[in-house]
Amino acid sequence: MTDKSAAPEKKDFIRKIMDEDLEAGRVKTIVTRFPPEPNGMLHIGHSKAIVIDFGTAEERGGYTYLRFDDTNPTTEDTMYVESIQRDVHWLGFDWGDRLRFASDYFDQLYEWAEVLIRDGKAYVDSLNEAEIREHRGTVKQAGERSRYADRSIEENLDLFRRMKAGEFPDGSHTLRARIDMANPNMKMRDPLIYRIRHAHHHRTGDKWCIYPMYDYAHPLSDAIEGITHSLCTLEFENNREVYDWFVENVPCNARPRQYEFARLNISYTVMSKRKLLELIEAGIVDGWDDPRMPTLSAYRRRGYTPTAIRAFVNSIGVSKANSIVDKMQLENAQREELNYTAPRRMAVLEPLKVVLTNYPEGEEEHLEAVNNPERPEDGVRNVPFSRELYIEREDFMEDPPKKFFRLAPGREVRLRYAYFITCEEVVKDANGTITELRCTYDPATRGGDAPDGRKVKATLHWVSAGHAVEAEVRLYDHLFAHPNPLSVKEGEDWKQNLNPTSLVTLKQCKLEPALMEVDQGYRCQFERKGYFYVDQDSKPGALVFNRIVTLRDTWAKIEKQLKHQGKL
RNA sequence: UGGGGUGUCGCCAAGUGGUAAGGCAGCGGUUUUUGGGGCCGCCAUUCGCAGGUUCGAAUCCUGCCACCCCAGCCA
Repeated sequence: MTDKSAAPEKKDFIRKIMDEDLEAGRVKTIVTRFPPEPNGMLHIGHSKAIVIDFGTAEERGGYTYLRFDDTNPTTEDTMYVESIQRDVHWLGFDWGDRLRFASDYFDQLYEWAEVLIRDGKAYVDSLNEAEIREHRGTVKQAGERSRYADRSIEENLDLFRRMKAGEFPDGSHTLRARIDMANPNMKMRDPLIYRIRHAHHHRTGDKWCIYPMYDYAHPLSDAIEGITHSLCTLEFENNREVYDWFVENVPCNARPRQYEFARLNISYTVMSKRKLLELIEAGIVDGWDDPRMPTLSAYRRRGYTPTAIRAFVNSIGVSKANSIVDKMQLENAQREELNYTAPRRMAVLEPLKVVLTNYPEGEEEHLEAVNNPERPEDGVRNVPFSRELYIEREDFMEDPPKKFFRLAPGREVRLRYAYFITCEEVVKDANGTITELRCTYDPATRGGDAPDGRKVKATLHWVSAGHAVEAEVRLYDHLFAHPNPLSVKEGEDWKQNLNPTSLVTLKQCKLEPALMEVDQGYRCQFERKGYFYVDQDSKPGALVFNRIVTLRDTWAKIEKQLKHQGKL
């Protein structure tokens, strides 16, 4: 199999820039970084950044830093630095000994801030938060420099050192770059470099009470690490000018460049930490790893594979246009892999009993079933067969429409790897609910072929009643009913438009006995139903399976059409 | 009456003056003991719109339109 999770052969604009820089000798090794802030869980949107950051460098023999952007002690937590590392590893990337924290550079960053002051390029401002906002002007109006901007270098240095020494309360002073309060780019209007925060930092403890801002810390951390290509998302385009200003005005000897690409959005879900948190707090999902969430921990729990996620990311390309990728594209990547790797098993999710009236009572036999038709080398297994079986309820219709060619009264179908059976009688209870089908089987069709060349139009999966293993099966679907949950009318809550069947839990499903002893983490295809994964809640004797993704289902499409036309 | 970006098939996305790649979805057919999968075929005379330059424009020029981002002591 060709590795679909490998780099795309068509180069995107970032890969082109890297190769040009290499060829022109502007850089000799590609060095990138993935810079998460440790204040939340990673979601599939991040996997695009991760795959691009690590992938582009790796392909070119370069390397990547995993750098936590921990410049804001009030929102960050070590618990996230662990979960983020686990997720990046799970996706299949390794940073070797290049784990870093922006806080590792606090001393250097501080030194360079003093250099900026000495060069007259930074000053201590003592405006309060509201005043700073007012002085910044608006998007269409120039700002105005602070009345504190003209302090002497000595005074600035003294004030800054006392800020560092903890002499002032939070918010009383800031260090700002002296750039241009009238710049049409708001980010260039004397951006803040340091703010006072008497807060405990998860790594530096109480050493600091001033913390650098992103616009200052990020470019210079890149410079310190020798990052050549600093890749980020579109909303930072305006920050690039500040990025360059700091790199050029501080005595670092590196020249990293920032490039921006569009972040990943997927239909039928939302992709921001804040909104995901809202879903949890509203009780709409069970937590960060609820399999309906787009977090990496949720995909992992649901049963998605890291290789499929990487293949998906590589399939969508890299560009600068905002977009929402069809979730089918992700599902396709997962099916493509599992079709090749997942063993096939039979499982009846919504059982309907079938009694073979001409099959001897008390008898059983074992029939050979292929493990994976895509890979004959995976061999075969034996599946027990007997007089009483279960088939899928939806595989029988008493009064079938033209296009339904599964089991119906008087109709003959094949039981996969077993026999042809014909439905002779429908048994119902007092409410008219079908409780049992009485059928006959043709002993000559053992294995599933008729010696007389007779054909059937359908093959059903089944499980022998006496041998069935019971399990709980959780069928997952997208959480939202609308492809773009956020496109709601004014005043409407985006959390309203939910898919009522995003989770359907089925108990007492009937599985073939080969599934009896599977462990957590086991993945297989339930024939004709989809790909499934043994959930972490699963225990021997109380198995729990998650549906990762369905199989493509032509009948479901026809059924939907028929219902739409009122013919069903 | 600011600045920075983006607009190519239903959804992604190549293309950078020589006459619209590819993937996903969809639709036919074929094969098939999964209505799965495989295989074959169809699916943009047209590139946000309007002009212009050119033998020739998605690509160059001009004007317009739409959408996204920027006024955190967040990142």
